[in-house]
Amino acid sequence: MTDADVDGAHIRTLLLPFFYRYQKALFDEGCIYVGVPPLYKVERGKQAHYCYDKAQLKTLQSTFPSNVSYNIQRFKGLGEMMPLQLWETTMDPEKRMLKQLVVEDAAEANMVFSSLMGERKGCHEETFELFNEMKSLGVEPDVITWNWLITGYTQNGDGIMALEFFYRMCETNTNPNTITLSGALAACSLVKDLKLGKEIHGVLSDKDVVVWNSIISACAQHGQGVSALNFLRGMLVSNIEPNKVTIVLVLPACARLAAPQQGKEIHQFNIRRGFDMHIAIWNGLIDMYGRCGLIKKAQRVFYLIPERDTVSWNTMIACYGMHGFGMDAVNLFLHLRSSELKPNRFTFTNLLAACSHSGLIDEGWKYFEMMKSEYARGPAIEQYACMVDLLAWTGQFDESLEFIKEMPFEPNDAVWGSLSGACRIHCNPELAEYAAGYLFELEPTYSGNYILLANIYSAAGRWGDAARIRRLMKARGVTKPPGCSWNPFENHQEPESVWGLPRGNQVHIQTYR
DNA sequence: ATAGGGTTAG
Repeated sequence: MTDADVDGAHIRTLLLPFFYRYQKALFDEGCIYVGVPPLYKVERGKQAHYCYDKAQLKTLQSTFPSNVSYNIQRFKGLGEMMPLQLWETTMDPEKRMLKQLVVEDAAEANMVFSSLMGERKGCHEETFELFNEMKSLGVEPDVITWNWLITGYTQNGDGIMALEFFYRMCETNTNPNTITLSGALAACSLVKDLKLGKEIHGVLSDKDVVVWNSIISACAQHGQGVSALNFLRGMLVSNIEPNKVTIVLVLPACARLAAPQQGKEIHQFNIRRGFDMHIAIWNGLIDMYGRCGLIKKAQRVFYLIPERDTVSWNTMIACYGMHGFGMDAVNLFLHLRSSELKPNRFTFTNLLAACSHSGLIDEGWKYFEMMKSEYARGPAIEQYACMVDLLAWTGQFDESLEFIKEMPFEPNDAVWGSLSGACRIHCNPELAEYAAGYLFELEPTYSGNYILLANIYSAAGRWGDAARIRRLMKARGVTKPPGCSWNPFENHQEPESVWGLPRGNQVHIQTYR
């Protein structure tokens, strides 16, 4: 087939199998070249050959004298992006099936976007290139084009650029749809701009479940549990039915708010709606009950799960640790080890934290060593931070410092945070000062570090130093968020019953079977 | 034919 065989209308039908099967698109002067990517790269000295299938590789190998050494590299998945020039010169003209596609309208461009983004994440340049190509050709992007750009950049971790596209889209008077909104909300969450997110969320009147879920997810991720629950309410008020994902998203919000009342309602809603219990919901329930201090309930949920995954075990271990049941955490860990599931880094972090909170020094060391010998990756900085915590909280400050010095990692905020936190309990302002020096550098805007040091000074009677820290904080423009009681009923930001039932009139939670 | 949301760590 030659280029001449292919005209605009024809190509559209050809393209689809092409993009899915051959995964290669390159742009040049308004044209898109599509072809088969090579599967093998054979390097012989300075020469490189590309083969498109196994047979071709065999043929090539048979031409080499037997005493010559060469390297074969098999491209994974998409293969490597080759520069256009190389691609043109190495492609066998019979095999390369070069197609020229002039981007005539947005639909055609969208297909290419789909090919670029669908096959792999991180097609930054090519995506942007195509977008510019469209502009220079005078092709108007449509909603789908914008949505590709917004979601693509968000998935690449560039929320600012994604929002930039969102604004540009609004300027061109293209109407955003629900998909645009959820994409833009994900971008807001990424750049931690909840205010903007709430604004955007308010713009469109007909929102579907996913849009609501997106804003709930953004709130839950950034510690705005109350907002998350209020959005859940808003969703119900607008007659949008929450789904499994909604439940998965709001449970951690309840957990962090220590709002068992709301959590129970959600649990109950889940039972009433007959959602099948997805493992993430089960795990969310353990976490919620555990963080609310209802450890017995958490335990009951844990044992009710038909098929527990590693997250279930990790969450339960964390619950025990949080409430000082260190030995229960250890026993559960041993139980996990006798099952088929493998502990992961979260398991060890939770276990070591549990040992630390319960003062189980020997166990802590034992499992830290176990991680070194049995766990493929060995302890990471998180586990080292747990050990610093264990040492410092049991008052072994010299050993802590020694341990930090010997660590194969650069100490991070968690390490210094553990140390300075322990200094408060053991009233050691000198060491706290030392740790704070690093903390102020690592997290200069986090108020907690300043407050902690000031409190340690105050406790030691060093009022002048305490005042100095508060002044420093002010000078750096660090502000402390308003205090918030652990008891949700004390501060008036508690949302009302999420399902709109008056309090005291709620249906009792169904007993587990 | 093409676009969106999901659980565990101090």
